[in-house]
Parts: sequence; C-alpha cells; structure tokens
Amino acid sequence: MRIASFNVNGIKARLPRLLEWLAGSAPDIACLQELKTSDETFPEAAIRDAGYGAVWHGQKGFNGVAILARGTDPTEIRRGFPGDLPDAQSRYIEATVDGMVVASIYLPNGNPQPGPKFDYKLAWFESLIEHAESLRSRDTPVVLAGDYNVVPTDEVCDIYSTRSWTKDALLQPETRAAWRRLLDAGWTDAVRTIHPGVPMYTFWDYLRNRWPRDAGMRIDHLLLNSAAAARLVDAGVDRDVRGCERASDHAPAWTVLGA
DNA sequence: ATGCCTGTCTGGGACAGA
Repeated sequence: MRIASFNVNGIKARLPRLLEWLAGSAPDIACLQELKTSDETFPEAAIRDAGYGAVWHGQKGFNGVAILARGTDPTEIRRGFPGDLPDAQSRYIEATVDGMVVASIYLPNGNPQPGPKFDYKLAWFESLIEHAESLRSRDTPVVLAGDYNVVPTDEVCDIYSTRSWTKDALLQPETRAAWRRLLDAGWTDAVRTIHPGVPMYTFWDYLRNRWPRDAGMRIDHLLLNSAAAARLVDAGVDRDVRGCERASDHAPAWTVLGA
C-alpha cells in the first residue's frame, strides 16, 4: 500500500503533471494540497478517468485539500476540525480507505513572522495536535500526510542552508516545538525513519534557481500511528516530479505500508 | 530592504506562497 502526499500548487494548472505522476508512481492513496480551486471546479472527471475516487475540500483561489484512492472511493470522515467556524480555511480533510484513516493536511505557512499569520499557524497546529490525539491510539493504521510547513531541524538532511531562512516561520523554535510535541505524542516520521541523516527535500522555491542548485527543504511529511508504523516498509520522495516543465514547487513524498 | 518565480483572481496588477 503506497501512500503519497503532494502539494500541487494549483490543481488546474498542474493537472497534466498530476495525471502523469499518478500513472507513473501509482500511489494507492494520494493526499493533495493547495488545490487553489473551489469545490465546484475540482477536476473530478479527469481524476476518475485516471482510476481514482476522491474526496476534496476546496476554496476559491487558495488552500484546498483532497484524498484520492485508486480503484475505490474514500469515505469522508470530516473536513476541518470539530468546532471550526463555517468560514474556516480549507486545510484539512480526513477519510477512511480500506479501513485505514488518512488525513490530507495543509498547515498554514505563517509568514511574515512575527504577526497574525504566525499566530494563526501556531493556533492551527494546536488544533491539529489535539485532533491527532483522538486518532493516534486506534489499533488500525492512521496516516497524517501533508504540507506541514515545518523544516524539522537545521541539519542539511532537512534544509540546504539556513542562511536565508533564519527569520522564516518554517524554522522558528515555536513551529519546531509544536512539530516535536506532535511526534513525541507517538507519531512516526516515515521518510526520516527510512532515510536517517539523508537529504530528503520536498520543496524547492521557484525563485533564485533553487531547483537546479538543489537548494531545497523538507516540509512535506507522512506521520504514522503505531499500527501504521508497525507496517512501515519503505518511504521516499519522487524528486523527478520537481524537474518537469511547469512543475509544482513541491515534489511528492510517499511511504509504503506492508500487509 | 527588495526582487527573484508561479498561480489565481481577472482581464492589470495585487496577493499568497515559503
């Protein structure tokens, strides 16, 4: 069972690349972020023609998350967190696929920092941590996949260099403390567990030639509860996707869970 | 301090992204 997370940066502009990647990488489950389109304009037919059922939580122009499942329809559990206001940003959707719980997460960027956007990021993170705790102890696999907008450490395995990023919301101690609390509660970072100490970047800014320089950072993550971690077989990043024409600025991260 | 690039809203240029 291959489960992937891909920030597409606009599903309409990215549809050809998305379909190529689905055909080539053939994930059983694909969690998408930054759809940048409303519920009504999600390209459901093209996704279905590619062999995937889907649930999605869109928003006009910004944000937006989806869960795709090959050969089956995910069953939506919730969109947003319990207690969210009705106009909350579209950053969380959760579904069951073959008895497994899967969430697609688009955690707020939080820049500029400090400021209200950073406060919103930290508050959203708290809601995620609280909700994740209600899922963690299930005896069936749970996967929280998405763009967390967190660079976990300053190490080269997580970021090419911190020089241009020391004030960025993705590297702040408060951001990392929230990430650490989530993991310490009992979630396994699939990609880092399979590839300890190795650069596994998932994002390269469009600016400043950062892809050709491999000036990337690791911000897309797949977190596993103990039932899923017990089945962890493999994980990685589909880097080649970032090198395509009209690519997203993110590459898909993925994990494989055995039977 | 700003622009560097890209997508989305629009139908030019602002905003958001990270």
